[in-house]
Amino acid sequence: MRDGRPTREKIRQTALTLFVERGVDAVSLRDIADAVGIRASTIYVHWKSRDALVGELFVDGYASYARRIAAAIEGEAAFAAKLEAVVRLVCRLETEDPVLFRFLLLTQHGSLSAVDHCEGNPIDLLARLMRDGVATGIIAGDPDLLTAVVVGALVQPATFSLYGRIGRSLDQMADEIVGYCLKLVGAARCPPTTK
Amino acid sequence: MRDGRPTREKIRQTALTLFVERGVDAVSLRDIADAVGIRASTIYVHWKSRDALVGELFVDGYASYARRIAAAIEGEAAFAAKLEAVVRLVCRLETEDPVLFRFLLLTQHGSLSAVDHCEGNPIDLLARLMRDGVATGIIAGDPDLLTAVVVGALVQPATFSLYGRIGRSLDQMADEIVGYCLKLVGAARCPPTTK
DNA sequence: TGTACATCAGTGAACGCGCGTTCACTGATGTAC
DNA sequence: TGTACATCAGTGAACGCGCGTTCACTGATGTAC
Repeated sequence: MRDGRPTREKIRQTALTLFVERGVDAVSLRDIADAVGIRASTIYVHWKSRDALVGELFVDGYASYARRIAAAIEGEAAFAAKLEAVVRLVCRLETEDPVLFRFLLLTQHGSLSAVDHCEGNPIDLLARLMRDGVATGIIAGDPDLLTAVVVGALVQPATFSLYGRIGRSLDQMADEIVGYCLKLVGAARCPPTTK
Repeated sequence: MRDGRPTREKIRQTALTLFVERGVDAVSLRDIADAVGIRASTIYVHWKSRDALVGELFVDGYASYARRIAAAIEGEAAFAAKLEAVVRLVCRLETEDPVLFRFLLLTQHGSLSAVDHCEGNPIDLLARLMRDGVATGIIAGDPDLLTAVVVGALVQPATFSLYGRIGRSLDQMADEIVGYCLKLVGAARCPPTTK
């Protein structure tokens, strides 16, 4: 039999690209198939449905991000170092695979399938870090709100960069964003690279 | 002739509600018509197309927010007071009309019609405030990045609240969010309501 | 090494469905005389 | 006050289209003998 894995991978990559370019809802299976150079029915050889394809792309990407974020948190001892490691990792992720990063950024809302609150969700990891920080007295405030403002200080620059409102990539702003996030939680370390 | 304005207004309000509940792409004209208690073709008496309806809802809401934000900025003299006024206003807007607020929150990406970069865009107003602040030396940093992190500190808590990740409304978190935004720009005033 | 067979990735035509949109119409209401 | 007319909000049936999906098929490839 022929090896379907290269085709499968090409479908995944092409779908991701088109989803990011035009939005998930605006891309049909025929659009994907045309771009890959196959027939739409071939997609059903590899996935049960359109939703299954979209879901797999989202879950795979989200889970791999969660794994790496968990590793970043575990790799540091101090609270501020953990937070900084997460922020720097996320900034790196955008440069590493912009298509996947943007897909996850744009798909975050709307796909509320069984997936949404799975364990190993990047946001949950950050929320737990904040809860621990508050519980041990290193930072103060509502941990959920702290999580929100830190995520916002990370995601909104990414969105601005995506839509051209900011000319730099996330990675190029990493130092400043780390500074803002540490300012927000009120942990030690002054805002860097301002002069 | 009959007065079509009540029907027109009911279509607007119902469409907004359904868009927020299920997402703009997942709501058909028949869904809206059924919920209003009219036929789908009646919608064409009031709008040229589905896109025209969605566009009008977005532009009207966005423009009215921009007008009120502009007024909030003009109503204060000092930079920190201007920023605080904007943040408090946005927190109030969510409570005032949650459906409209959420529609604008969720629709912000994706509708890249001619509307996107119209004058009197709320984000542009905030960006101008930041640019002025940096230009006059009251705050320091990249004004576009500052805009992004402040918007993030406002929008992400709203999103978390919308999806139930935070139990409070934006308005109930206003004091804290004001504190975080002022922290971010490094302007005077200590974080409030922490004890 | 050569042949027969099983597997299954990929095809191509077709399906039913719900979508946005059109259009000739109906009939309630405001206006003119 | 009563009648004739014009307006236009709302109807209902129909349209073509592109969508996700199905399924009997083809034919390249790996395996067994």
